Amino acid sequence: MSRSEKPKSVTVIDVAEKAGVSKSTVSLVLTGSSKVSSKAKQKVEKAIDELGYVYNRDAASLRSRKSNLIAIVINDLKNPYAAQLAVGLEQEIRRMGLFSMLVNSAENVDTQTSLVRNLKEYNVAAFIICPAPNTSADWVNSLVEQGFPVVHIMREVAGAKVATVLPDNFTGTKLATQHLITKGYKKIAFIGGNESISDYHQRVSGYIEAMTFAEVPFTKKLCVQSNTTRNGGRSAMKEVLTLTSDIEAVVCFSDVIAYGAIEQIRASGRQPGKDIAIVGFDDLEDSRLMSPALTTIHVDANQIAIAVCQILTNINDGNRNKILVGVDLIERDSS
Amino acid sequence: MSRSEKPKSVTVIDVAEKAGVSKSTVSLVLTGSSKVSSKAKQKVEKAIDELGYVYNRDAASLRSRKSNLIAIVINDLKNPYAAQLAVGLEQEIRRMGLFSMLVNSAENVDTQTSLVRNLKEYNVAAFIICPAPNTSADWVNSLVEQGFPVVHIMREVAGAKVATVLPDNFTGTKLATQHLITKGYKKIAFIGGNESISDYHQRVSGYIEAMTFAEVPFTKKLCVQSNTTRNGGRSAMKEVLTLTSDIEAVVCFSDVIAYGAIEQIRASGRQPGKDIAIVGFDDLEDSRLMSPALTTIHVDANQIAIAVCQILTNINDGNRNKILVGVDLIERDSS
DNA sequence: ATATTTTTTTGGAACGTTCCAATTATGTAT
DNA sequence: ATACATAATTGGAACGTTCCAAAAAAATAT
Repeated sequence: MSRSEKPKSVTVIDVAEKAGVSKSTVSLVLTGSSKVSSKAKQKVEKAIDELGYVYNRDAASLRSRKSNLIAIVINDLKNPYAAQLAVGLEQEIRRMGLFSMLVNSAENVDTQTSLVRNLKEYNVAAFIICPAPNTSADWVNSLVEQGFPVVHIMREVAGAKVATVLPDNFTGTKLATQHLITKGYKKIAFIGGNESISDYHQRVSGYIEAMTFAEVPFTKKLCVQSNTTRNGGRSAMKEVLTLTSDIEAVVCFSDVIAYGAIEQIRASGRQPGKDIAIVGFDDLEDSRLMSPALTTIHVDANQIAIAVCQILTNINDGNRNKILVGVDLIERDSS
Repeated sequence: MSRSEKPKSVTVIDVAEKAGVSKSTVSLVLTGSSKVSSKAKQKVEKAIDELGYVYNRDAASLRSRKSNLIAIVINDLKNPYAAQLAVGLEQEIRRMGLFSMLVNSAENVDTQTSLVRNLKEYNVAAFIICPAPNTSADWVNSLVEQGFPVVHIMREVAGAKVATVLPDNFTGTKLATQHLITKGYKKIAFIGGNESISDYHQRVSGYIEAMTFAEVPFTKKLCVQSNTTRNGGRSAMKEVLTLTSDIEAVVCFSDVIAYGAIEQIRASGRQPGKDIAIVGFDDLEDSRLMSPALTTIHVDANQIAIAVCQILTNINDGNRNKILVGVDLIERDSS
């Protein structure tokens, strides 16, 4: 037997009886109505306390057709930045008096579909989704048409008619690349990430823009894709090192990629930060503390969370804005 | 306006009408009853499909007094091992046909209390909790008395009458320490973690046991506490290095601590794995790939998830077992 | 004191599902 | 064909809350 059942339960009627008022008054107190006398309110709250009454959201949600449950569908909880983002979102949502429900799609679009199908049954008020690769715009749009507000984060889905909050990826890698160019490096590679995620294109564009504008020669071979793990960073760096032995600096798709790259640079007998300069993207907590401390593009997860929640507050406007959260270059020892 | 509302909705009655059966039959199909003819079942499924019907779990849960929602209260999603564990739990729960709701207490007992208070209102079938420091046994026990099944993971709460699944911490650090002793090291420190978490005591005991049994002299000064972050590992290592300059090896409370320790060893001009041997605890994915690859105690997060779900299947037995999940020493380059 | 407005309280219906007991359809044995 | 058992279906009540319209109480104006 997989489903568990609960026995008796104290209801608003019990509370009403104990407090000497009607159930309607109890309901008014529970929903925080202003038009209930403070005397009645006190009596009700006392009764609630004494009876150990637990609000039944199933009943409330059924009757009122409202919900304060926000679904957060994250792409990969094992990714530190995604985890940080999830934590920020959860906090911010709770601060708004709402409650969040976090699930992990593990970058799998089928899992994502299944999760969302289930979540719809729970009458969630909105979906915050960091879309898995190959998420279809039609799927998202039909979700919206069904009346579910959707906000995308971190990644865009082309053609999806939803509000989207993401870091200013283009500016980020442009800053990173310009920084390296200013430092005098010429042979600069861009490593990690891959075309199946929208932010890859934006980040690689920032790199190309900076290289082109500064008239630093570069070839497409200097952009090496990989999956977004530490190990991906390692293998991408390895490829760069065999391809171009005189590489001077690397712009990394993310901090995690940078961690892997650093490992590989060390493994090749070179000194990260001295022989080869490195810039990351995200600014994970570890990046500040490692050695060499990682130069990186700071993306404030809380800023993203706040932007998402602002959209959430007036979601019924059919808001389809794209919000680019500002990024900063943090110079440290690795460059 | 923080709460969003949904407009119309297709109900079992609409489905019944379209399929030419009664709502009761539709309900039978929805709950997967065996006593409904395949003919009727087909008709209903067709109607559901055509109408885009969405099951309303609020109504179902209200009426049936059942739930298949499992709450996972994790201590710190930013901790990679906790995240891995959460992912494993979520997967395993879904495999059981249940659905999980993940929340993060951020190691804060008040947040934990508030989260659980809210979750109770959602009629969750059970709580899986990795208790925040200072979680009181009374609080947990009253939760159980209210009829909510609770399983603790990773950490024990003394006096709490709940089933608990945790790694065999004692054996883990004992194995780690013995390994180092076998390798010929004598001056071995234990770093990271602190007394506010139950597993600290178990892990430090394993270390002491091995040291004592092998008659390797040690003092309490060799156990340096810290918070459980990478930076905590760094500062603990720093303290060890200033305290005892001739340290030969360290057993770390966790892999994350080990990462910090390695940073600090490098910063002090020594070579991790050569000048000072290191053993971690958890076996994060990164540990295998870093350099030097980290020798560590492997704790299979999926094993923990499976054990938790086994308890969950017959939770009504009032199971209060403590399950110690087996651990393995993984020898790599750092020792 | 009475009439009027405003504030507070209230009982019954409704939300969409499952449960139950009863009914109808189907299958089997005589 | 009839009697009986079994399988499948069904309508109404119930879960615990909020909504609504109307009543009661309190405050204000005449």
